[in-house]
Amino acid sequence: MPELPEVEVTRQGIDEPLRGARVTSVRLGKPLRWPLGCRPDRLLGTEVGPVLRRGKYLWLPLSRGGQPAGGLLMHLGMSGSLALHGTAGEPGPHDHFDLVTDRGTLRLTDPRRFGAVVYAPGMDQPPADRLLARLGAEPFDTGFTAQALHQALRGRRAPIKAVLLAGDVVVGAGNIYACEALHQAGIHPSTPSHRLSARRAAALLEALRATLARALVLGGSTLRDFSDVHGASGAFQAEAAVYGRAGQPCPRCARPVRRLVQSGRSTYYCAGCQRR
DNA sequence: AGTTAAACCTGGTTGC
DNA sequence: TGCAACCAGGTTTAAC
Repeated sequence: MPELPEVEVTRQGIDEPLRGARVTSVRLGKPLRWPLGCRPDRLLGTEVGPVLRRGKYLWLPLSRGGQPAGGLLMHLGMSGSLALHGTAGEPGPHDHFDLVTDRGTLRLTDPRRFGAVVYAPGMDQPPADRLLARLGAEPFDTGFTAQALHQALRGRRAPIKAVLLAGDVVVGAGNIYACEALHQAGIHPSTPSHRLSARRAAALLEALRATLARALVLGGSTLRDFSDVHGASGAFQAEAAVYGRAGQPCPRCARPVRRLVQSGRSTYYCAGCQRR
């Protein structure tokens, strides 16, 4: 489910309400991608600080008596979402983590359980550092320039779609936004990354930023089950030009959108306006 | 070294 | 209607 816009929408939804909240209990459901990595008791009495996002990860810093007390690295996987409940009801079959605080319960719902909640002493400490180490640049980092993107792509022979998805050059784009950004930039998804000109790399970065920013404004995409912390759906999917639209006309040139499979994932594109 | 399958798990949709 | 096959927003790990 969640790509950068959905994760950022989630971050914005929990940051303020949870700021300064005190953890009163923790409930674990079925196992997620990785174990929590500490006894749940260890979190009791800690206070939640400003929520950060790095790529598609969220970091909830914790403190105890004003002193840093580690934090929780959270990932929503493919089907996860976080909700904030004033009073949380009985957990459903897909509710696998509750952080109960004096300001409400943060609940992770994740049917496929590819998501994770992992304790670490710091973002730069194991196991968080290992998970964050391979992440590429933040797409909205002003220090990440078109030149930097072009330079990074020069060393990659894989198709540009695969490189975007890998997230080790630039983070944030998942299957939806990678397809949409490539369409907007007029770049064929199979284009070998190192063959992109500086000009086209610049167009790609601009398209990626525009696509992610637009999705952010619309509250993300809701394909089947994503919702923000208040339960509201995103609206971007209605504006998708190619994603999930195989056979339907391209909004720009009216040629039918095609679907192909790249490294096991569906890619949607328009052969008319996306060139190698 | 870089790139591509396989794996994780559940549920919805499609087709026979 | 029943059931098998396929598909789904991600990322790590193992295998070419």
